Amino acid sequence: METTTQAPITTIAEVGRHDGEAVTIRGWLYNKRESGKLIFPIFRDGTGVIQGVVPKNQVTPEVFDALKNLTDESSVIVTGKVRADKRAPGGYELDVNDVKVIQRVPDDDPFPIAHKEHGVDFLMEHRHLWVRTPRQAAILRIRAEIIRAARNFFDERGFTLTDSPILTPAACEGTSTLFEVDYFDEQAFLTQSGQLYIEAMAMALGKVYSFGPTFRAEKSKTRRHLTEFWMVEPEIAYAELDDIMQLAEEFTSHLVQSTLANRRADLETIGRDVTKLTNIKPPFPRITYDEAVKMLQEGHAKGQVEARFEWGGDFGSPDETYISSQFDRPVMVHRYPTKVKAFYMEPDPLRPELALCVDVLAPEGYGEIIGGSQRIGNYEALRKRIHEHDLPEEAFKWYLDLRRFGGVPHSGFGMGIERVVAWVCGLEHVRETIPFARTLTRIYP
RNA sequence: UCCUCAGUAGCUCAAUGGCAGAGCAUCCGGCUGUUAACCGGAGGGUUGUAGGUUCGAGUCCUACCUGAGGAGCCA
Repeated sequence: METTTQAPITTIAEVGRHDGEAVTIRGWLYNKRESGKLIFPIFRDGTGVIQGVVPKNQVTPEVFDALKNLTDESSVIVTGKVRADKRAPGGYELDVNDVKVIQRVPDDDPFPIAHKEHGVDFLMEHRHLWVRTPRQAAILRIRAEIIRAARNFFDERGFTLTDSPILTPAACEGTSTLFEVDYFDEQAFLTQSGQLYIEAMAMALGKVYSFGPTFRAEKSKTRRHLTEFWMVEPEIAYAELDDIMQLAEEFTSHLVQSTLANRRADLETIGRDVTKLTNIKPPFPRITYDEAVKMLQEGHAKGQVEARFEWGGDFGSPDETYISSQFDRPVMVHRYPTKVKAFYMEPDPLRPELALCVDVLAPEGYGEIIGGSQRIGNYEALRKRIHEHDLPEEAFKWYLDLRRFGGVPHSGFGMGIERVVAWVCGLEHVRETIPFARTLTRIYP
């Protein structure tokens, strides 16, 4: 019989390489089933779960009793022989021959997350423990894959990573949606977007992107909102609207296809219908704002949209849901009215009342995942727009400089990572897509 | 800020205005192939808070607190 020191340490994800061999796994007791003189402890180690088999007459009394009395989530180092078994969900079982209990969870204060349903409040209150469950672990691995794929996508296309600052100076626009911080007796804010800063980087390095957290103090309480979320924002000098629309669809497709290729088992763990993801490939449907408005009005006439939408407004989430429900892949809506969009967006030369901008709406009601535009390249035009929006020109002096010293057409977009993860995973709420969600009502743990 | 819903055992939920209960978890016992194992038993309660109505309130009324979903908001 092998001893603990001789059996090589491995992970549950890799036990398939050790079929028939003794291995050591370092992890936790996930769950346990008993049948008299036979114990089935289920171990997890962060890479997966594996069921152990422990017949009383095959192990020492010490090992048998230790496992019989083991409590959920106690930490253990376990040694045993890997054996392929068709009855095992993961394909392999572990014939345990030794176990070392590192820390036993006490009987009178057991692990609070049971193997059954819980309410949202309870789970969020125990988020630090909830992440140990297979479903949450799978979601977090998919998040990591999407971030990895995003960085790969830009790195391989000659983009330079130029992260934007998180602390920003005096508010340029309304402060109601910004988190204020004291900066050595000066007023500062947590960033709401890195966009203005990466525009400066694009003028220096050509093709750039930033990836980092952004903060919004909005009183939003919906399945699509967090107060702290992560955005990836590419910005390209000399790019026009059509260039970033093509980039956006290639990018979105790359994230989905990478997840399908590399994290399929995790998608299955969370029960995602992957057939809804396989066709997420370019070209994505492209419609103008005008066409989207027409679509909403026809939907209203058919009784599928509650309120009649009038040209000129921005879409609410029920509107976005209806538009996206008409397609089997993300839809790109472009050229919104200038009035409802940001001051820095370039007007369409053919129709100046429209902005050269695009929103990418995810299918299945997940709403806007990308917002982008061509930026105003001309100094006087931008200065005029700043005044039209009653913004303090002084605060934008550096931003205007980008148009004084070699101003060029340039474009970019921002993608909210959590909404993409929620969509790819098919989740009810974005709070499960980030390790520790920050919402209107929660900052613990 | 507004609308709707919900707060009962550690968790998920029952309980017509009339003795506060079940399942899971925990503990004890049984079971050599269990898959949210199963079977038997035990412990576990200031019914969110404060008032009010009533012979009697988990249940009805008022206010507040907390949470959930949605709206608005989200350059």
